[in-house]
Amino acid sequence: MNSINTTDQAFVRETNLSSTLRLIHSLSPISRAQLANLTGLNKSTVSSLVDELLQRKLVHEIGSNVGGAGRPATMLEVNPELGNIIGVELGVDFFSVAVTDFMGNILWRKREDADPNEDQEKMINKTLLIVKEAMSVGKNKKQRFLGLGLTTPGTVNIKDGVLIFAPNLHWRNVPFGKIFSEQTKLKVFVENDANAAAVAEHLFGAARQVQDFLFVFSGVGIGGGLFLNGKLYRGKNGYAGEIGHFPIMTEPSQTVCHCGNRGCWETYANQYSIIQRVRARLEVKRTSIIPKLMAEQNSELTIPLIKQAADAGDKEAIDSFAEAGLAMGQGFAGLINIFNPSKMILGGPLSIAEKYLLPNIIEAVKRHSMPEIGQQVEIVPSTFGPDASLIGAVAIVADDIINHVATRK
Amino acid sequence: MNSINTTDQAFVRETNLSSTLRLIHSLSPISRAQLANLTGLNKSTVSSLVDELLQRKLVHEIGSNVGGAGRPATMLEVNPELGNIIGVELGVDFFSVAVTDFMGNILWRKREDADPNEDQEKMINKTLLIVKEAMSVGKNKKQRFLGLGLTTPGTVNIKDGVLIFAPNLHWRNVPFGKIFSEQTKLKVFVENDANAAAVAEHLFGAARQVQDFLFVFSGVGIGGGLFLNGKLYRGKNGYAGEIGHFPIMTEPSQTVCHCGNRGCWETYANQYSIIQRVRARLEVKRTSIIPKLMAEQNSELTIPLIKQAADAGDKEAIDSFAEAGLAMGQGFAGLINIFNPSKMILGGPLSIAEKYLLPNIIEAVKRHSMPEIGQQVEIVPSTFGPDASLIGAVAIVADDIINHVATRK
DNA sequence: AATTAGTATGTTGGAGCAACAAACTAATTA
DNA sequence: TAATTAGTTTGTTGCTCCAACATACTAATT
Repeated sequence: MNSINTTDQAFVRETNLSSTLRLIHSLSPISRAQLANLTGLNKSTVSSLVDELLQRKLVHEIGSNVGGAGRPATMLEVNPELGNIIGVELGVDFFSVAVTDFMGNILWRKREDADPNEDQEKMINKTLLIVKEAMSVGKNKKQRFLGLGLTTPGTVNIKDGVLIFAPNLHWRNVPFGKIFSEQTKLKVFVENDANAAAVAEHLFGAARQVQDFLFVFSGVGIGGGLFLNGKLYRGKNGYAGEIGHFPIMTEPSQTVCHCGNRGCWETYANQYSIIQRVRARLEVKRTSIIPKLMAEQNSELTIPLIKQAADAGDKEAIDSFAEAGLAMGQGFAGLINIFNPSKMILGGPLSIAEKYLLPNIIEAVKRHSMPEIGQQVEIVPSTFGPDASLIGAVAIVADDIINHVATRK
Repeated sequence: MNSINTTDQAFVRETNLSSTLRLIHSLSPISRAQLANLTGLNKSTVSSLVDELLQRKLVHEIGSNVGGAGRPATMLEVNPELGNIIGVELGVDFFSVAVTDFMGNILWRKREDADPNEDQEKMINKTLLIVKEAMSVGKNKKQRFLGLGLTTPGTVNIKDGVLIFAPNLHWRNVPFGKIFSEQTKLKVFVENDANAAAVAEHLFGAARQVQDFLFVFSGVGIGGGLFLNGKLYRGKNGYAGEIGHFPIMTEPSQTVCHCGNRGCWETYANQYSIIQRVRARLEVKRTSIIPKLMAEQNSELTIPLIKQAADAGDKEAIDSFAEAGLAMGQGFAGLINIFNPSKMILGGPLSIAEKYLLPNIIEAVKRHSMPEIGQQVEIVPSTFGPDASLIGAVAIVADDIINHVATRK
């Protein structure tokens, strides 16, 4: 672990090239002069950097702009024909595959349900099939693929592309990187779902140009992507972000978390807690449309169904979300006190009920956070809602390309 | 806020110069060849960097080493005559001033009790008097002062050197930087106590070379210094680290935290909570030496007194510490899950009872943290114990000098 | 004691490459 | 035509790197 901080000229070039590409990516169309202004770099330096990006076909020139005095600027944008990216999200009971361009625009996507108890190899093979389908779709257009990103709930060794442990899937030591790169011949990136979602928001979504924010991924559990000082924070072993397991209650606490402890925050604020709240209400009070909806749709009690009831004005559904929102907000408040972030972004499956959760989260934050800190934070829903991790899978590929322009051939 | 990340050659030199000085500072005596190995820089580059440090008298050569084949190495160390640093800690009911050398060795120190209700101006003037005494002590030796650091519990605008708000002191908007630099003609740095203590551990103490650790400052409240990715994390406005106010209990919770909320973690784990635990025990069970000690010393019930009782084997004292240790450990576990740090460092006034608290903290961490993460962390007491913030005040000066060698005249 | 081999330290001078500065050309508007 | 803004060209400065070299020691042999 040679972590001593030294630098050389190559690093300077790399940094400036990345910053330039990142700006073109997020602010296109943009001119060389604007880039020079924004970066503070010399005009000639910007020209040299842009030249290199042009030569590598990462960006291209589009027509000049009009209006205003002076010579019109030549505008630049990321080359739309640069190539596409494949994103794969492995959820607990589904998997999704998407093809996007370099800007994160979805060109093709497919989602399949999966049985969490199914054999690991089978599930991986199913996923591989869809990935190959995705790759063959645009084949006639001779499209190039820039890489494949894969996200999964659990701890990941991103260097080797190995899933270390996914508690909800009961998977351990799965070498996704090796498997998928052998089968697709693409460069493969593996990342934790919440981390990837945070990168997606930073690159394409609600956290562009934001240096310090937390992505709270709420679903079966609650995970966090910690974006601090302008980059993802992973901790000593890459396990950072397990924000769901802050023990907020000692004894007596009924619910045992899947981590084995009692009193974890996520047991009060995950999707199951909402289902439990609804169940408890239905037992004592029957004036709800939820049983009817369940019968009509021959469905279990799920978050989408509860959301549907809430949309129809069902008080029990709305109140259950409100209660859960307050519990979520309690944890948000604690995190806000710890991190003093610019933004908190709520994403994951639960974010479909954002409309009912967020006001209560904000209310609880107001109540439980320190005023100077709590007033500074913006609490917003994810730009990509339940797709945050899927877009995240794409984003980690795009982010790597931007960060390593200089060294990629 | 032009936070676009660009670089130039001057930055390269600055970075490499700082890294070199930092290594000499923390690993002296050290040779050029060792520096080249550690940094990965070319031997000639290291020679050039060391030359510059030698010219500026920041480091100097000491005799060659002996033994082993090959040419003996010329060893380097920080110039002990470089100058001294003044550290000032403003506590809630005391203030301390220290003079140290550049390595953090204390050369002179003085502590005075203070009345927290006293007039702000009076307290500042008292402190200034002691600072001037400190400066005059070694005057005959013509010692130079490199700067003055001041730490205080509360939120600080470090750029302007202004204390924004210290809840325990009830102070707001105190321009310490201006006041102390006018009176001493020194460069003044103001910092939150926990943050400064973290820097001290990184520079002089238990966290040398550690990239990711948390300093937990436990006393009247619980504050945290978050050292992440190799540097202090301050958040959007510099308020990050308020780890004491994670709401771990909602209702019903008896104790109101000074932040106004109920259920904050620190109300279960600060020094007052221990005193409360002892009181409760004494009410029901009288077989303790604590009342006798209080009478003998004509003292209130204080942490040092309880610690004294524990040292004498008093079960009530020991059990009270154990209980508090478990409550502290609960919060530690949550933080460990969030940050996946290499180390957790316990400091502040409560750390004098480290012997009784740490085993229980470790026990609670084992119980409440996720195994993969909890097993990775080392939980240790501060190298400087209750002086962590005072040494921290010194450390922020030394750290600034190291970080800005290239640009300081 | 003298010689020779081997090894590691540290310096020197040149190459390569980064951003920068200043002077230029280019394209537009008023 | 003058003013303005965009972008390029040419030359400078300053950084790390590299390879060759000088230095200073230890170890083994004569």
